[in-house]
Amino acid sequence: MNRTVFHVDMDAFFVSVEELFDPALKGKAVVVGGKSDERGVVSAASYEARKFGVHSALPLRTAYKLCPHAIFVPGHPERYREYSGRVFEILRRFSPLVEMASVDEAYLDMTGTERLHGPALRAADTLHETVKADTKLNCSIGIASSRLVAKIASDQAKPNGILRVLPGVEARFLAPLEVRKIPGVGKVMEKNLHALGIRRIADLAALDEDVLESRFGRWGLALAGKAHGLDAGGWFDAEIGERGDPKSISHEHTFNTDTKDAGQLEATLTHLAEKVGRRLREHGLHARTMQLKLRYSDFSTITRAHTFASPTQLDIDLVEQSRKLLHANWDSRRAIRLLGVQTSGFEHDQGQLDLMDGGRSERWRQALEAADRLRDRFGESAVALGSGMRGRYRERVQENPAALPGKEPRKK
DNA sequence: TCTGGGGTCCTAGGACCC
DNA sequence: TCTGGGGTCCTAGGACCC
Repeated sequence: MNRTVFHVDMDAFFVSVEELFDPALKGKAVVVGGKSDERGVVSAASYEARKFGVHSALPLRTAYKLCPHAIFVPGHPERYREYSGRVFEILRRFSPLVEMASVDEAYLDMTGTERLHGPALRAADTLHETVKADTKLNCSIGIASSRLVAKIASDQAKPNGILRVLPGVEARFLAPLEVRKIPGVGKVMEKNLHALGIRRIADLAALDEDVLESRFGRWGLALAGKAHGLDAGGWFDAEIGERGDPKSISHEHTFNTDTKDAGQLEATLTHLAEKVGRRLREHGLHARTMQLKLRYSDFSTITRAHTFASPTQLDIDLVEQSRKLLHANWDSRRAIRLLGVQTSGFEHDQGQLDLMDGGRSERWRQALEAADRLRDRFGESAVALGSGMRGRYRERVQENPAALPGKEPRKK
């Protein structure tokens, strides 16, 4: 039996949402991601800006050189999440099997929905019109028998189009496309394939499976499947809508200017650890492992992990261990560009285990949840552990001499 | 041109266990 | 004296995606 998979991809999502809030941006060159002289990269560019060679992942300063008249906006993640949620609700009306693959794209399993929504193309058209009517946003839709082909089809359909690849012609559809179009084939893999004289998916499909496997291992084998339009390998062959808990939760920060200031580093680490701890509690998860990420001025990056004797969701544990890892591994003669805190190896809340430490963990957990609620009401800086607080002010004063403690505006 | 932030998955070696 | 084979966990790094 053939599956019918839709891949719905929002067109220039961030830019389009920004236009809803500021119609003056319409039709202009818009770059979302930050100011034109900041460290950072482009999150999204309007079609107008793309004409000048601006695209996502491009350094902002480069984007400015290519397109100095573009309007640079910092971006509003809350707005994107909100609209993403709205789109999700619409998609749910078309199929119970919906999976948001990221904030601006989703897979739907539409197998067997003909009685309800009609043939695939008509269903897609209705879906497209409904999204437009309810959100004023454009999307593109790919329809195929696998996630892989549906995704590539939606890409080919852009902007604002619908493309269906009929069952049986997947390989013919893929054949003329560059290998880079295959999700998972990036710069490095593309180069490796080019070195073998493989430029198009047809070249890949013509190759012997064993050759690919001996050359690239399991990935090569998956690649051979993909060249034929199959959902081969890892994430892709999972059922749609069956994504469970996250596998990792992390936060990181790149400094405006690299720093050797231990106080600033510790304060940042505390802040990051608090954000991570908070999200662990929101998900009801405890982390077995935490990892510190450290990037020096020259962009060289190291990661150092610690595994806890028993999994934790407490800020203090994350703060303490991340500090130990920092001091054990940082070459303090070198300035740091980025710090990150990541957690993984999750276990679910299981209630009463923490009686073992005389209720210490339980009291901490309750205090932290109270703090989380205060942050919701009064903003991120309303509550902090002692040293995080002091350090935070220091950093703010350093980066903006006018900033004073206690002047943080209320959210909303 | 000087490279964000949040993720996923894979590899490869070593420890450790049976 | 010359040492297996498999499974699992841990760590570090890297490719890739949006």
